[in-house]
Amino acid sequence: MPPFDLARPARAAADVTPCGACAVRPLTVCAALDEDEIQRLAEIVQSQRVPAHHTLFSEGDTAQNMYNVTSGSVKLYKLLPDGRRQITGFLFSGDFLGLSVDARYAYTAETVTATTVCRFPRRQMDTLLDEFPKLQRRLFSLASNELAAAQDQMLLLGRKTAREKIASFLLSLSERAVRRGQKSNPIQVPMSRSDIADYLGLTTETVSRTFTQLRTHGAIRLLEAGRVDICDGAALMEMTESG
Amino acid sequence: MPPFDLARPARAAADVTPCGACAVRPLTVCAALDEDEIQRLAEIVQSQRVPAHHTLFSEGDTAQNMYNVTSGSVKLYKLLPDGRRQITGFLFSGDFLGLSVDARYAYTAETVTATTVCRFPRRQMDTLLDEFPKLQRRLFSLASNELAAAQDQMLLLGRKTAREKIASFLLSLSERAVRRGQKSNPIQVPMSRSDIADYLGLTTETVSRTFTQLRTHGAIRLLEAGRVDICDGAALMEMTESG
DNA sequence: CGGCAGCCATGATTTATGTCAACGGAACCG
DNA sequence: CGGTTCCGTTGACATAAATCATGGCTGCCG
Repeated sequence: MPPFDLARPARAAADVTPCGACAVRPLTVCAALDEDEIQRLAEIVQSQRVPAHHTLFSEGDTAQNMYNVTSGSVKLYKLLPDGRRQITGFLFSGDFLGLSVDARYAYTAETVTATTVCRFPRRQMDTLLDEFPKLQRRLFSLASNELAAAQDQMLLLGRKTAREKIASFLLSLSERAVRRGQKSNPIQVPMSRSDIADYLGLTTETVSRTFTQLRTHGAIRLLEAGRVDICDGAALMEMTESG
Repeated sequence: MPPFDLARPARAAADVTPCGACAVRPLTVCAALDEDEIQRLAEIVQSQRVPAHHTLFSEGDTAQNMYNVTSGSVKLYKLLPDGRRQITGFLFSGDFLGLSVDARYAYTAETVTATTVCRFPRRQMDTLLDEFPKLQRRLFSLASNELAAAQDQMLLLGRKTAREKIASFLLSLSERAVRRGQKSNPIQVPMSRSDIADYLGLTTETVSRTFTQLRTHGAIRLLEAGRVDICDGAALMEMTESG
């Protein structure tokens, strides 16, 4: 996981997709803003391309930027001293990251696939927050949503079985794809078994076995390029035990 | 867990502890406000006493109020259809609850011990939020903190052993006691073994066994009335594996 | 006061999941 | 191209924690 040189933003990319023409704007924190405000935001934002498996920032770094994912996928994780890892979330286009409490990031952010992000310098972002209460509201609402998602994940980690975890995971990927305007049926699963394991509190072996089990039971089909076809969504729903 | 009649606030209690003289104000969301603003807040707030083991609100209820705990302790939890429970947090004096995403509470809130709370009607709170950006900021900062805590808890649930979980739990209770201005040494553990289990993703038996194990190893002593003496904090620290 | 219910502790046993190991295929690379 | 590494899968086995069961203690209530 080599660090990516963040000091050299892909200026060209920024020009190709200025905020005014941003395809994922309705999904993002920027949806709250009108044209003038978007303009102001555009002045402080820089778009960057980041290859797969590169670190955006690490746990403990001083939090200098906030980011919006505009394409690709990112994972957030925390480590224990002995290397055990917990992935706390996967992010896709439209998702926001970089909220932090005490000026330090509480987790590491690493790309899963090649990704483009919009980068907002924190200082300037803070100024804009004071100027645009709408933006602040929006960010607050994002944080509340993340909090609710985190609580769902605690329920999953603390109380669900391996099968329920995998089923919940697949359905949630599907739902999120729909929210991004993609189709729900065959879903992209860009992350490795090991990433999935560290997200669900399992081992890669258990993840692998559970996938085969679901496949054998006819609930899913494993396609090429990490795509998964949900044949029997109802069966998966039942397995989640959460309605 | 009988519901407590929330329609009849303890007016007397409210008079006894108006916001101006609130002992826990520096700990709370209200710390952000000056005298005028506190005054406005005082106009919409009502203090209530709630006995132990009563429900403040349930998962799925329409979110009509926000609360600040001024004394006692509260647990928040989510349930699976078959009754499995995950406690997502314990709250003590100074802690805030009732943030919600889509006008519905995402979890149930139930008192652990006899508790007093300040209740803020959501509608009026929203108005104040627009009026006082400081308040909004403060709430945002609270949500960010909770989010960080939730991520720590995910790490605990997904990747720590029973012993590490219990050690982390005890140390975190101790830290929070200190933040409230209490002493760190013998800590109050007001919740049952079963509550602790459902918070840490364990069973009551495992919690009980792990406590005895820590006692046997001389790391803690179990005192009367649910108090726990941390004899060897350093040993506990080591066990948490998180520095 | 006596019985009942809930909580905590502890022992015996089971089991879901982890660990260790091996293998095939894909990707990468010099 | 041949070697190396990484990834996913699968099998055999180990184990942490769950489950099942029991008993003591406390507090509550009739």
